[in-house]
Amino acid sequence: MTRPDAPPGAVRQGSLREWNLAVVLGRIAAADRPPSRAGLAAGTGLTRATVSAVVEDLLAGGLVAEAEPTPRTGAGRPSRGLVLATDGPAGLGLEVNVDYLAACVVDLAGRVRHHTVLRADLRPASPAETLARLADLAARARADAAREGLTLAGAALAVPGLVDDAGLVRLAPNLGWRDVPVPALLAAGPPLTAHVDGVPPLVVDNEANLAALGELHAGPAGPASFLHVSGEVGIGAGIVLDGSLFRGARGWSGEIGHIPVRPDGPPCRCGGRGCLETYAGQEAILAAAGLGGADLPADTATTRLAELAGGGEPAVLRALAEAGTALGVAVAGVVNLLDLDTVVLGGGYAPLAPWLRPPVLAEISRRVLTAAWSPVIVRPAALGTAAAAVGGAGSVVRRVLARPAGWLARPA
Amino acid sequence: MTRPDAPPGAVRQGSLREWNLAVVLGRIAAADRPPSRAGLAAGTGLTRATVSAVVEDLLAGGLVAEAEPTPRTGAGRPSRGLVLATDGPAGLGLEVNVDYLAACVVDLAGRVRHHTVLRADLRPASPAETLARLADLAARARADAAREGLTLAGAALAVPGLVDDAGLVRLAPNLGWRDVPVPALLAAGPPLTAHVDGVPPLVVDNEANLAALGELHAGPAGPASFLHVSGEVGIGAGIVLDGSLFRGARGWSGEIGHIPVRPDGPPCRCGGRGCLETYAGQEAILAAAGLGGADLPADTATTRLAELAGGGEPAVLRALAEAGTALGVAVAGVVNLLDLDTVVLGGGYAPLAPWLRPPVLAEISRRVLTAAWSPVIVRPAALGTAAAAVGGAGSVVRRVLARPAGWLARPA
DNA sequence: GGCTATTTGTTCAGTGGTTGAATTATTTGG
DNA sequence: CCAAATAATTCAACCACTGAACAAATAGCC
Repeated sequence: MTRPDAPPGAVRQGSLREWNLAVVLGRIAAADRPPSRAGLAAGTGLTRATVSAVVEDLLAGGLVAEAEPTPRTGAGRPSRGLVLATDGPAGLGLEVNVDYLAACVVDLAGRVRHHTVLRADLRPASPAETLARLADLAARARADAAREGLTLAGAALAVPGLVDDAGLVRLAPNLGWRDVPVPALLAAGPPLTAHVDGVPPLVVDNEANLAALGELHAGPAGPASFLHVSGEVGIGAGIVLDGSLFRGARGWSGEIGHIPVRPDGPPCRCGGRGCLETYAGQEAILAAAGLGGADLPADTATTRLAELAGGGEPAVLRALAEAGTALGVAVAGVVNLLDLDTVVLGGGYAPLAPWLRPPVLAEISRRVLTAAWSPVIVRPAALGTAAAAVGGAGSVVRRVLARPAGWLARPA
Repeated sequence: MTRPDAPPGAVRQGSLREWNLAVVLGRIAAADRPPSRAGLAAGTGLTRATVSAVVEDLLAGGLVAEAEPTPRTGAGRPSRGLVLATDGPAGLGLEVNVDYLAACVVDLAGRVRHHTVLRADLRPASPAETLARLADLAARARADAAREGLTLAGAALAVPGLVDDAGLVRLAPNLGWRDVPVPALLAAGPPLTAHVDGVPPLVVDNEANLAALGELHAGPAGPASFLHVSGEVGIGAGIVLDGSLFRGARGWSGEIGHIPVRPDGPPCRCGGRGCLETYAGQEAILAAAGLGGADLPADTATTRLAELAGGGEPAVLRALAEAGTALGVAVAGVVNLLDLDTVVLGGGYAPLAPWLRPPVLAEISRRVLTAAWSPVIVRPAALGTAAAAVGGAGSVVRRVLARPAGWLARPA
C-alpha cells in the first residue's frame, strides 16, 4: 500500500525553459560578483548557447541588466557581468503591529528602496481605521516606487496574529482583532497588481514568519535551518527549515509562548501554568524589573530595559536573567526536537540579546544532547525595526526570482 | 543582499524524460486501481503519445507490468491496466533494537514479502557480535528475495540512537553503543548493490525516523504532517512535514525525551529535572505501576501493562494516566510549534494507546490554541512490531519510485 | 451478423529547447 | 602587429513532447 508523494505535475515542453530561467536567475542573484554568461554556463552545467538564450529572455524581461563597469579578468575578450535589475519588479512590505505601522519597498536585488515607520498606539483603533491609515502609508510607498521606476509585483502584510490562507486574521490578541478580512478592507485603493501565478496581490502572514524570512535572506549566507524568536507582547517564532519557511498544516506554526517552562509557575491566560510567556513576555519582564506600572509603548519599554541593564540595574539584570533562562528552557526543547543549529533573537529580544544570550546558551548546553558535538549558535537578528515588513517585501520579490517565467509572461 | 535558494541544478534535455518517468510511475503507484495509459494522460496533462512512450520505458525496465485481467470499463477498446512490478526492485529493511533484531523485504508495491524477527537481549552483546547476527538475518532475507525474483535496490538499517550521515552511530544509549561504524562492520558479506544515484547501498538511520516514514506510507493516505512518537526505553519522535521526513540540520531531530514537563519533578540523567522521559519512559511507567523490579524485555513489559490496564488494575491505570498527561504536555508544545494536525502513538505506545490517548487529547485541547478551530487527531500507529524495519525497506523502494531513471540506467 | 459509436493505444510529421562545434568578437602579452 | 586566450553568438543536429490522424478492440443496436 505504498503511496509515494505523487510528483506535483508533469513536465511539458516549455517547463524546461521556465525552469532554466529560474536556475540562471537564481545563480545571478546568489553570486557575490556579477557573473558572466560563460561563468553561469560552467556553474550550471548548461551550454553557453543555452545560457545566452536564457539571459536574453531575462534581459528582455527587465529582470537582469548588464553591469556597466565590465569586471576585468585577464586576457581574452572581457565578460559582461550580469546583475539583477534595480528598475524591475519590487515588493511592497506592510506591517501592522501594536505600536507602529510600517511600509517598505524592496527591489529584486534585496535592497530596501523605501521605508516608513509610523508610530502610534493601535490598540484603541478599529481594524478599519488602522487599515485605512496603513493604506495611506502604502499609497505613499507605491508612489515612491513608481518614481524610482519600480513595478510592484505584489504586497505582503505582516500582522501579529493567526492568519488563514485567504488572508483572514482569525485572531490577533494584542491588537484586539478577531476575524478581520484584511484584503477586503485594504483593497479599497487601486488594485496592486493582477494575480501572478495564482498568488493574490496581497498576502497576509504572521509577523514572526515574515521576520524569519527576512532574517533568512539578510546577511551573507543565512543558515539553512534556524528558529527566529520574536519577543513582543506575545512570543512568536518563525521556523526556517532547509532554507524555507515552515508554516505548518494550516499556517499556524511557531506558537511557542505557551510552552510550559515551570508548571509550578503563575497561571497564564491560556489556562496553563508557568508558560514561557509568563516569564519572557514583555509585560512579564517589565513587571519583574519593577517597571510594571509604566504603560510605555513596546519599543520604548525595550529600549528602556536595555539602558537600565547597561547601567547595571540589579532588578533589571535579574529580570533579564530570569527571562533568558525561561527562554532557554523552551528553546532547548525546540532545538532538541528539530535539531537546529542556530537560534536568532529577534523583535524585542534583539536589543536585549547581550543579556538574554548567556542564560539561553547555558540552558541549551545543559539540555541539548547534541550540543557537545556541534554547538548551537545564538545571535541577535540582523534586521532592525519592522523586520517583518522587510521580510514580507523580500518574499514578494523572491517569488519573482523563483518563477521568473510567471513575471515575464504577465499581461504587459 | 538577497540570496534566494539557488535552484538545485539546471535542467538538461534528458531531465524532461527523467522527470516524466517519475511522474507517471508515481501516478501508477498512487492509484487505487490499475490506471490505463489514457487515464494517466488525462491525469497528468501529458499527451497519450508521451505517456505511451514513458510507459514503454517503464515496462522495458521492469518497474511496471500490465495487469492481466483487463479491467472492464464500458464501450470502446478495453484499456490495459498498469501496476507496479512485483518482481522488480525491492528494499531490504533491517533493525537493531534493545531486545530484537529484524529483517524484512518490501517490494515496489509496498508489500512486505519477507519478515523475520529474532528476539534476544542485545544489551550484553558487543556491536560486532550483534551486527554479525544481523548480517546472518540479512543473508536469509536476501536469499528469500532472490528466490522470489526480486532485486534488492538497497538496504536501510534502523538503530535506536543518533546516526551521522556516514552511517556512524554516534550514540545509542540503550544498546550501549558509542561511535560504531556500522556500514564497515556489516559490509562483511557480499556487497548489497552498487551505489544508485550516489546513495550508498546501506543507509543507517534513527529508528524513530524510519518508523515515521513507515507510518507515512502505510494506511490509505497518510496525513501530510504528523508527529510519530515512539515510546521505547527512551522516547523518540519522527517528524513528517508536508509529506517528507524532517531530519534536522544534522539528522538528529526528534529528541523529545527531555522536554521539561514538570521542572519540580525528579532529576533526569540528562541533568534536567522532570523531563518527559522520567514520566513517560518505559521504565518510569513500570516503576509507577509497581512493576519496577521485574526485569522484563521491553515488549513483554508493554504487553503486561496493557493486560493489567485492561483488567482495571488501579496502579497501572494511574501510571498510564500520569504518563499520558506528561506526554500530552510535551506533545502539545510540539503541536503548537509546528501546527501539526496528527499525532501517532507508535512503538511501545501503540498497544497502550487506549489509555494514553485520552489524557494526551485532554492536554492538547487545553494547551493548543488552534485546537478549537481544527481538532488534532491522536491515533495509534498502523504498523506493528519492527515498524522501523518496514519503514526503512519502504524508503529504499520509494527512492526508486522517486527517481526511476536512476534504476533504469543502472549497470545491467 | 453487421453496423456504428466509443474509447484505447500507436504512428508520424511538427515544434520548442538544448547540444556541440564552429565562428566571431575583444582583449592581453610578446 | 600578431598569437594566444577568453567571451559570446550562430547554426545544424537531436531529443522529447505535441497534435492529429489512424488502427485496434469492444458494446450496443438493429
